[in-house]
Amino acid sequence: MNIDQGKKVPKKSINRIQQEVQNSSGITLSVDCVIFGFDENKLKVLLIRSDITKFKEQWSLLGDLVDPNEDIDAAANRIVFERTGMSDVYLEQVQTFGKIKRHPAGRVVTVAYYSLLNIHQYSLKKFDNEIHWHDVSSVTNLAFDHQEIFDICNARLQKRILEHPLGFNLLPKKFSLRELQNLYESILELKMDRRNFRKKFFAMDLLTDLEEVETNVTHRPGKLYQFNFNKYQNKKKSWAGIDF
Amino acid sequence: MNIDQGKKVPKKSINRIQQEVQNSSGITLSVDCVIFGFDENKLKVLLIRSDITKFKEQWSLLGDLVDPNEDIDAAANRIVFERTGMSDVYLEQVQTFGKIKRHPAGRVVTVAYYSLLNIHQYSLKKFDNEIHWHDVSSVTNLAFDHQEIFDICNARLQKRILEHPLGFNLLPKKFSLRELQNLYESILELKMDRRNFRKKFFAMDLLTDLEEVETNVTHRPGKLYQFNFNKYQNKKKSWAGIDF
DNA sequence: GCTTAATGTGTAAAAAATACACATTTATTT
DNA sequence: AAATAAATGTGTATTTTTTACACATTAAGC
Repeated sequence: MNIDQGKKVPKKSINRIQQEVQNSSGITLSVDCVIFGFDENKLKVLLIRSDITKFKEQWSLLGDLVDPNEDIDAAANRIVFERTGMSDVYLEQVQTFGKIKRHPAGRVVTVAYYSLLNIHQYSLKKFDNEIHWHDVSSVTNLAFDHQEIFDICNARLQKRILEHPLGFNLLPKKFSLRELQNLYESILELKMDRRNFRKKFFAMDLLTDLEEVETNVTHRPGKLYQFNFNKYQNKKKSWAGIDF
Repeated sequence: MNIDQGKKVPKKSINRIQQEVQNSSGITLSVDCVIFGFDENKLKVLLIRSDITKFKEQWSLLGDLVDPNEDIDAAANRIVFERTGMSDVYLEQVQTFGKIKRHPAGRVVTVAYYSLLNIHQYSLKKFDNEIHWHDVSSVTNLAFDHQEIFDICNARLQKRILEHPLGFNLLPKKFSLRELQNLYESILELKMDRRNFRKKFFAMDLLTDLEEVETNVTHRPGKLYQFNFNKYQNKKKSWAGIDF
């Protein structure tokens, strides 16, 4: 992970975006990112205070216009980098929102992504006090149509994490099985059986036992593991069940 | 389903699109549709012959630019309607393709949809002999980046049909279990056990037995069924297994 | 009425998911 | 140093789901 203290961040106010949109004769394209983190056993999302009058006091997702000379994936990476100082983060395109009146400034079609990153590598807290991490469970009433976008991205994450080992992107390199289970439980908003959870992960054979244990913990320390990406290759299930 | 013989179809040549793209200072937005049908036990896709010189002799997906006063979902519905005469068809947005150089005419970002329709209601064959149904299994070398778009939409359909009862959109209202199984087998490109397939569908309790049988068939006729949409409500599984 | 070709049906075995309890380890308290 | 608190680590029995598999039945065509 490349961490930069954000010196290169070009400040793009939403008012500038408003101007650009209003100057455009056609459709303006933007990218919005639902940036997830995991801290204190809670799933978090990074939000910025909206500075459009209509949405005063509401929070919104991090986004920006796509430059005509920029791939949309690149725009998503740029937004995450500008706002977190991190590159090489996990990003997945989710859906494009294109209702005529979804944005007050004019016709803006937005491509939504979600991103998973290790919140402890996030380091721009000092540079923009309009940006904060929020508990996913308490996110309501976002600006624009961002609540809908957020809900859909969150649902997508819930689904994806059951199909692919993405959770590791939210954890430090070394983690305990308890941390992993807490992560799953907070994303899925349910409780799981500890023995079955462990059994499942060991059976998948994706974890490397680091032969280390937690420290600074007030009880019996758990063993530490690392995600083994190599083992994951070719594990993708060839599936033919039907399940509605 | 509303069938119109296509009289209102505004002929939009790709050359017109080229012009519009080249006149634009920013990003142009289009929609491309992978229109699926099912006929003679084969999954089919509707393609049009490309008229851009560079892609002469290649086929491409059906698409068009999005009008600034048009929702993108509306654009997808319009494209399907203009090309098939059908409205109220199943449409699902899949992914947005936004590489800078994906289109030779300039910066065109395209939102891909797939559509499922009853091929027997398709009725525009006479109006545009540049449009044809192709076996999905033999689609190769499409124009632009349409092969990639097609492959991703096809993969999405394969996944979705295992999770939701979408197949019915491709069949006539009345169908036999054999037809349904053929549909699944051709979409998933595999063979299934007949008894288990039937057991599965009966267990899901989504079919209404019409107490009728096939006609014009040279062997013992199968019973006919209808998809029961009401029963489907609230069947969506509440799932918490982990499966990579 | 004989042949052909597909429909319709049940059970046993294997695999996967679930429910569940107790001994162990470390830090903390007394 | 012993007792307590809090979480880790582990195995088995039960249930559910998935899979494999064979034969009698029906209608049409000859």
